[in-house]
Amino acid sequence: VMILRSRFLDARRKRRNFSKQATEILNEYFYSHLSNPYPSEEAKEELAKKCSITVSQVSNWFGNKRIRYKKNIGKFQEEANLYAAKTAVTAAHAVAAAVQNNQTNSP
Amino acid sequence: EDKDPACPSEPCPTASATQTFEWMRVKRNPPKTAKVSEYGLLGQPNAIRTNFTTKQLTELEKEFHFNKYLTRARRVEIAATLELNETQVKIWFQNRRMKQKKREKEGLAPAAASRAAK
DNA sequence: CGCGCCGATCAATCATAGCT
DNA sequence: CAGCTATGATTGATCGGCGC
Repeated sequence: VMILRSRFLDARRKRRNFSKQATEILNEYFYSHLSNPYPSEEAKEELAKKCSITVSQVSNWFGNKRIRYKKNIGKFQEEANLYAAKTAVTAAHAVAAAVQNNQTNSP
Repeated sequence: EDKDPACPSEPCPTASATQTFEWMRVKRNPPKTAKVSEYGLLGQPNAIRTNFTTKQLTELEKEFHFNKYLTRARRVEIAATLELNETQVKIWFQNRRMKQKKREKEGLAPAAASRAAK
């Protein structure tokens, strides 16, 4: 079995890292919603706009982030604490409330 | 039965350590793309991601441009020709359609964006 | 009740960016 | 410049929900 990896050098695979601010915004969302880091389509669009990237890229970022985070939670502990302190939000409860379409508590 | 399984009475072993939420525990079942018959022992099927050959992809791509959707007969025919399961062919078409849709969407967004920017 | 499809996601991998 | 890690993208396959 020869390396049929003839991926013909996917030209589209020319990657560029996102800006520092973009990563900052994405991480803030991720860690402030750590109990359920699954942004809705609307949330993704908003994040995409704020980060100046596409919705697909936002999806890719969260997909990669979730997998890599749970693969090695310890490696992200430091980062988690950093953003957790930076963002004191009731996001976790907001998410649970959203699923319930019912508000039982307010900040 | 629609509330989080953990919140109240939690020992919290390591102080502020972030807890392990359910999504971090999610595990996908391994692919069942197997042809167990090849192993005598129900051993490990193809519990891995199949790597399609360039030939198979070329053929699938050609068929896709002919028809975005497959008929049962066509699927059987293609699966046999490319030595793939009918399921793999079916899945390939579904993923291909989603990819197509994604590309169309990404292709129109920029146009609307440039228009709005103007 | 099962099957195909959709939309989202997973999980492994590719290839490059970037730091040491 | 080599070597290793971080990270964005790709993709075969799974999961839950729908419609038939």
